[in-house]
Amino acid sequence: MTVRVRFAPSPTGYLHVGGVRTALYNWLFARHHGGTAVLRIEDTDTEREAEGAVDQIQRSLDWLGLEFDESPRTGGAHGPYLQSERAERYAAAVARLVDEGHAYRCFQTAEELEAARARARHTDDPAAPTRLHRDLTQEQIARFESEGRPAVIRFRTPLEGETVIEDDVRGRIAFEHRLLGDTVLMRPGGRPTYQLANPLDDMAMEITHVIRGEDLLPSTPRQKLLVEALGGTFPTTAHLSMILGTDKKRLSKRHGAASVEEFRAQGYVPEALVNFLALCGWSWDGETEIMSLEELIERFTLERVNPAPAVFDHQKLAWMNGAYLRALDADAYAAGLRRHLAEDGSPLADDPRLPALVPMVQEKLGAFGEFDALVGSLLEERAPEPDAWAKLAGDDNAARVLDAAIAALEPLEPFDAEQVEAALRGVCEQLELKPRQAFGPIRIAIAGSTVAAGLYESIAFLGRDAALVRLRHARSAVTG
RNA sequence: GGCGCAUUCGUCUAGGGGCCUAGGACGCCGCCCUCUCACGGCGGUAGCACGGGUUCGAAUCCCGUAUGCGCUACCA
Repeated sequence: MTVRVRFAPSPTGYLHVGGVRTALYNWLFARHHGGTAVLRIEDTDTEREAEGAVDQIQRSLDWLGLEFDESPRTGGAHGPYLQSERAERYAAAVARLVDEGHAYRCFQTAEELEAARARARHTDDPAAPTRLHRDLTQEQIARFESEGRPAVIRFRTPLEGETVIEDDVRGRIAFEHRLLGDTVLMRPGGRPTYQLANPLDDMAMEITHVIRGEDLLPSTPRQKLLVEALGGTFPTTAHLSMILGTDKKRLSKRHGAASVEEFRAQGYVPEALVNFLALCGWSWDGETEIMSLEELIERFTLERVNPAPAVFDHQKLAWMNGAYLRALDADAYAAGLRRHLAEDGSPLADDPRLPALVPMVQEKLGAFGEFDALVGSLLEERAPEPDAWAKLAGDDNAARVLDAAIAALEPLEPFDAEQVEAALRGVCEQLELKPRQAFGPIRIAIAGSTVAAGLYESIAFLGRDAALVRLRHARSAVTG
């Protein structure tokens, strides 16, 4: 059997990390088995749909490097892949279900339903309100119709027995039919609900494995019943745990960055995000952490997916991103940095001196977004940090250190990092100061900050004239 | 309330009856390296939710409790 999986987000906004992990596991599973990955957009609830969300989801998946074989963009034999374009299929299925007695019209108003639910809530049959119109007489139907009451279509769930799900992540789970209730399949206007559209499309698209969030586990027996009523075979399921914030609540905007776009904007690389998310609920041997996409494909199995929820650890992601950045070769690093600065709208993006800075920053940055704060002041004139400047003014050695540094650097030839180092070490000896004492004022003068890239390299990068201008400017700010 | 899922260091996890004196990673702490910050190296801190069983033996199997989360929509 050829594996076919799908990632089926609803276009309600940016793709968040929970969705990415679901997409990733689906994709890895498909690639591991040489199967097909389908991207289907579940836009049956037009009211919740966000403008541009479909494009956004596609863009995010592209950036992550998760290419789906069939999607709204690529098309395919099982399309269309937008549920909003599949209306007639849902209508046909519903007509058949009603014909065969598997579904029926329910005329209850929202108020009636709500009142019934309130009454039934603490009884031993809390699902009873959903099946009140399950056996209407012709007379009752005629009366509701003459009143012009709108009807929804409900599925006729068996009253007895149970449905068993054999989940690849969680094992055997049984659900009592009596507690399921009669699911609404279609709204009055003919718009399908998720409970209809989702399993129907999985059937039509010949999906073999449904890998999705645990939040959908309770609706699984309903969908299985529906598929079987239609004569189909329900796919194997694998329900993934939720990704939580540090407060153990489902991850959301409140917890800080949670969407692909935010991580991208901060200068994270997709490989790191993918690697990290792969490890959020799955592991290879419990030891190996850094894995390429190829290795993940090779090693991923549902068997090793952890059923317990996972707290999203920003710090570990940040560490991993830094590890990925450090592993980049200089050209790739420069290219990635340039791309980040350009997307950020930074004027530094086009600076031809960027490659020269790479060796100075590569082991220091956890994300490209930190670049500007570290060395932006070397590329353009910046006001020094007030705290650093104050520290300079309060340093008793500042005046003589700066004087000596200026004297030592002025005649230096050639003006490279090696020579700068020799000169500055000479300054230390001459003044009988330790490097950590003497270099403080010089660093502030050069970088405008107490935290910066390497001092010798920074000075060499600036060149003699610019470096001297900065040192003299700092000298004028201190007395003595 | 009902139904369902889950429960190993602060966090992600390894572990599927004896190999566990519970391993790895992030974080944190200390030391080393060092021009700041990082990187790197070395060391340390810290965990099987609780209670019953089953067994010669349980982190591992069973039951219960507690806690957390999800669902209980004409959202998905």
